[in-house]
Amino acid sequence: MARGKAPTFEVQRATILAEAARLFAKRSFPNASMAELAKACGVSKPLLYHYYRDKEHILFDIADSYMDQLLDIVAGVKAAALAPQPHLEALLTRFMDEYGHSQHRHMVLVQDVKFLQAEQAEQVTAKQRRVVAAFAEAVERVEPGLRRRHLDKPVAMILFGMINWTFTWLRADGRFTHADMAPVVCRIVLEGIRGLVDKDVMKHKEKSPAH
Amino acid sequence: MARGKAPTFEVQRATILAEAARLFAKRSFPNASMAELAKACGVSKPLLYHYYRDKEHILFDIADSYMDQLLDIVAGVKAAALAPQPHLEALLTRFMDEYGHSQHRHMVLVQDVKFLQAEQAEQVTAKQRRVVAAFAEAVERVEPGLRRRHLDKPVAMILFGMINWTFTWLRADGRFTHADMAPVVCRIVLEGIRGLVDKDVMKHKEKSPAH
DNA sequence: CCTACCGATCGGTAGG
DNA sequence: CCTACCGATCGGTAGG
Repeated sequence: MARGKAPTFEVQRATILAEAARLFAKRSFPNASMAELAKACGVSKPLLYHYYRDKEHILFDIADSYMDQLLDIVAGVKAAALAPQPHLEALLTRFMDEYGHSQHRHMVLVQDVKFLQAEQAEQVTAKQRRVVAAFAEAVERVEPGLRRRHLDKPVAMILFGMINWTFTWLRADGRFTHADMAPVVCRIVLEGIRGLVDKDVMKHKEKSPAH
Repeated sequence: MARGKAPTFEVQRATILAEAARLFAKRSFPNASMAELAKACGVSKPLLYHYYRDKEHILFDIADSYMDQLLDIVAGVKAAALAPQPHLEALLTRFMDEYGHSQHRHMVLVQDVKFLQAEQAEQVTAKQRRVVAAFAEAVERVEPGLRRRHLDKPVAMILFGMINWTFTWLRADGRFTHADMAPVVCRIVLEGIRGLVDKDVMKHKEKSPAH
């Protein structure tokens, strides 16, 4: 009979995960060694393998658990049943807030998921698609007609560009924080997509056959 | 006495550079091996070291020469002496066009420059700062007052987010190309920043001491 | 310009 | 017999 996991097992695992996220974010997944991670955690290298099958398993856990957090935000905002514009603002604001508190995890998600094997990468990507779909739906509600022109997902991706790119330039010791940028991004997005569907932007694509 | 370079030297070098950009973009710099690159180029591994001092030198050449191309675009648009709005549109459109033709180089710039040593990374970063400054100046001309609120560079970075993030989602075989997205991004940016400085966005930061 | 090979370090696991 | 954990070293491969 298995005696089960020690009560500190999950705590230790969470410590390793946080330390790995910090290290992978700074050095990138392939450049960060298990020896380095062990040292940062203050444990021996073999002990890491007690908590995680292998190096890639750690990367997967960071990305997958973080996507679950983002999906929780999506679900939480949806439950609030807001009007279109406040709904999109709530999504943007809560995401930027989460980004500010999960900088390392988010950097790993953006830069290191490509190092996962196909099957594990697909599991993370599937969750990312659900988040994108939620944002595409939110912009479609604010500006109906984007979807008919197949612009709902592109606009959602342009929006993700604005907020995800912050990890390349927002410094922890800089003038502005993620929370400071949220209202700026909200305004650019809301004003930027207003009437987008009525303009002749992309109109030349209108006649391409639907499929 | 040095015998000088063979006439094909620069041609061979350019071939290696293009192949390396493709490989680094796909596998990332640390994961791509010199043996892999040699095979892709159809030459022996030691021959690569005839054209480049070491692996990092290839990465530096990709990033540095690509930044020179982007700076050429900035200079070319500046020389046209356009009004504020057409000037910003021209920058965005010509950048998106360049991105569409230099996808591998751009992906390497975004994801692999961090693997350069401090001195070489700084040389590339210095050129990136000049490009950012040009965009910050362009948005300030369209919406005067952004700089006084220290929002010109953040807005420029939000703008770069929109266009640089395209490399994570625009597929070569997809419905839309970089050229298709240029007018969409132009409109979101121009409408999005219109009147940004007059709103109460970030107004709480107004009273912080200038330095 | 190749084959052959190095010092070092990688991720992962043995015995105890 | 289990778990939790160490010092030492495995096979294989990286850049050069």
